[in-house]
Amino acid sequence: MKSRIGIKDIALKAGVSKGTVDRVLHNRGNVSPGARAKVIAAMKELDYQPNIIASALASKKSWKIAVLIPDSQKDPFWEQPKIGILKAEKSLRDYKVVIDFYPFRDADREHFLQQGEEILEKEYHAVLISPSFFKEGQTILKKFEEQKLPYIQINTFLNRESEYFLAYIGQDSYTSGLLAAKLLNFGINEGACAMILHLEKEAYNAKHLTDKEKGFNDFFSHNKKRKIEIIRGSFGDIFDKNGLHKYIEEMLIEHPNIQGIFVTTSKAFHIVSILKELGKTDIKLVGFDLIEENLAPLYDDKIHFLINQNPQKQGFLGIMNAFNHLVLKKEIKHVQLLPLDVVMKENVQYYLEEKAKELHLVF
Amino acid sequence: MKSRIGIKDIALKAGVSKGTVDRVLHNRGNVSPGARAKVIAAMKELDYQPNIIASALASKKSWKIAVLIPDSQKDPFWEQPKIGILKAEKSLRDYKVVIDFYPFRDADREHFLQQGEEILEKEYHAVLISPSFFKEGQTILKKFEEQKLPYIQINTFLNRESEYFLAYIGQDSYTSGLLAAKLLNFGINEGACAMILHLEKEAYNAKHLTDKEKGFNDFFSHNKKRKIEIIRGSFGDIFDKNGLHKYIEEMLIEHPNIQGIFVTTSKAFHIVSILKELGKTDIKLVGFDLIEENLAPLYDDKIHFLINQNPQKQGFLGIMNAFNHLVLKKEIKHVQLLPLDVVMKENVQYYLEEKAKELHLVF
DNA sequence: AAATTGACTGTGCACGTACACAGAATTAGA
DNA sequence: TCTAATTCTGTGTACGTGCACAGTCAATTT
Repeated sequence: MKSRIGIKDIALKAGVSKGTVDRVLHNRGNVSPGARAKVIAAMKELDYQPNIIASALASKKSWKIAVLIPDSQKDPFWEQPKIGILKAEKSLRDYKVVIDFYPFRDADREHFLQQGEEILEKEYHAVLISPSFFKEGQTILKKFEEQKLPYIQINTFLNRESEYFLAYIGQDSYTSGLLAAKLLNFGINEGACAMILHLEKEAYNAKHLTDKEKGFNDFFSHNKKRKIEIIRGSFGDIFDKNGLHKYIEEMLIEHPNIQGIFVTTSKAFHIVSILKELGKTDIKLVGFDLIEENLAPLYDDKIHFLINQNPQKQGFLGIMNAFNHLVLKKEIKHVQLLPLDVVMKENVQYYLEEKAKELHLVF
Repeated sequence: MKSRIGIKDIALKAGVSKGTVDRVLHNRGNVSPGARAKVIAAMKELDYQPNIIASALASKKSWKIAVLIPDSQKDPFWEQPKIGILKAEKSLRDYKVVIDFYPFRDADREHFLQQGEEILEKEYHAVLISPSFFKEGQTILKKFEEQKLPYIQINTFLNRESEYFLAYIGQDSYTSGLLAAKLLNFGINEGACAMILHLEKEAYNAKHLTDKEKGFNDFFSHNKKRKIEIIRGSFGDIFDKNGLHKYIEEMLIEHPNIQGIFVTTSKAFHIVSILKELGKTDIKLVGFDLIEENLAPLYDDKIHFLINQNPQKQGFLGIMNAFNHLVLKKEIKHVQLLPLDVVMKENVQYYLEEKAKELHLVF
């Protein structure tokens, strides 16, 4: 039973000391070209695989990661990614991964920049960032690059050509629109209307919503076999109950043949009661996210499908990818789109369980 | 910057040596009640969390796990769980987890028992088993229990009351039947027929198929609002192309109003060409598993939904749970049902990617 | 009383790598 | 050629835990 080969085996084979092997391994310099070549040859020949356990134990340095995401106090969506981040931190504790949060107030560009500057002043090995604002995001990311600080984006994607841009992890909005269209198309009759409904302020300005809409439209324009008319709706102030009710009512009067509605945000539950009041209980409803308010209508067959994007995973995988890059020196994929789960009452349990489970992705 | 507390901190606090702390930690005995109490108190007070990194490094013992599953040469389904197992082994290599395979020839009860006995003769810390045969499975599991050998079941579940039964990880057949029914119901009109079709020898004898059927039937009997007639079909020899063609043809003549078919196995693709030949292109098709043959019809809108059970995960999570139990001494859930993913051409990419990705779940 | 047993306890090395430090070899400058 | 600076190399300790071993003390046996 020969045990795994370690640096001392390489040292022996290369005719040097383990100190020299270590210097080659970590590019610490001060190694003669000859010795270096011999070490590298020995490593290859013996197929050396570093023992990350011993490495983590011996290493003094801790890996510091800064997290720049919206404050979850203001926007409950961000609680989930944050939970994912904390889970990742916990499972990597023994690897000396330390995480500091720099939450910024939602929609506050100034605060976003401010917190970004704060990170730049400290010494971090990587940053996990949701660059919510286009212009300010570019500014900060550029500064990160200048300081040779690698970063991973989650949720919002700003495309940049830089070796310090490690990865984007997030949702695939366009495809989710396609998916919603497919589901509605499956459930409604030929000649009927399908409605896409944005319940969000400045929906025209939110890229993820316009992407969803594009996917939704593309599905129907590519499926010419069936004739389905598409209606577009948009209503910003969801707290204006009466206004929303009136808006939906007028829409349904104008287009009495609407058989399905795709709500592009997590607010589908707002529509449920309105449809009930209007006596339109046979309209198919597709929405997003397994939030509390959406679950009751799902169980109740009022919402037919919820598309789930597992926001916890965004945070979790973000940290895990940083770990893979920093500690394990692994190649990581630059764009990682999370699965779009089609959730209905019959399989919702699995996805809720997954939320609660303490699954820890490593390596 | 105070570092994490270790056994020597506890030793100091409890006024004993780290050797004694170690004995308490691992229940090695030979500790006086007084010392034991002091150590436990100190551990609680300081909230001691063992450093699994250092532990894994120092520990001499390797964790040996035997795997008793069907030979993947004979049944390609088992390739996926095997890949999952090998991934898990790779990512746990530094933790000294070693896996030995004991594949048995499909449908060969004698060989199954034989390989089981083989395992019993060696010294293993745990077994991962798919107890395909009811009677023989019980026999082997009983022997495992007698030898105090913990086991984890995958894919097939034999319920046993034993502390050595660690977990079952597998599919939820009943719910997958429900799910298929829901999807078909969504896509077909009131008054139409829905067909459930088993393409498997001795389908009446396969529990997972009868469970699927039960789920399928229950959905419609609980949803009395819509009148959908259910037809049951079963055909064993899928290599008899003509026979199958004839069978389907007769079914469709007898029940011309069939608008949807649920194939309870991964063989849905066999039906596609037959339906085409019969000119019945508007029948909705729901099947199982992202195997190669099913993908083309899925892209082609011939198969509408595939229910995916991620067979790789069965193997992967099986090993990971054994690891959690053996090494990390964590509580693991006794029954873990894998998510039922609803896959359509628009989101299939994510699930195929996941198959290829080297994601490693730990802890 | 001496010897033996057994329960209990402390000490110290090992795991494989990181890293500090000292010492050797080489080079540069005069 | 010699010295000083620089580059290169080997040695040894540390990380936190597991575990072997030796040692202490009281109870029991001879």
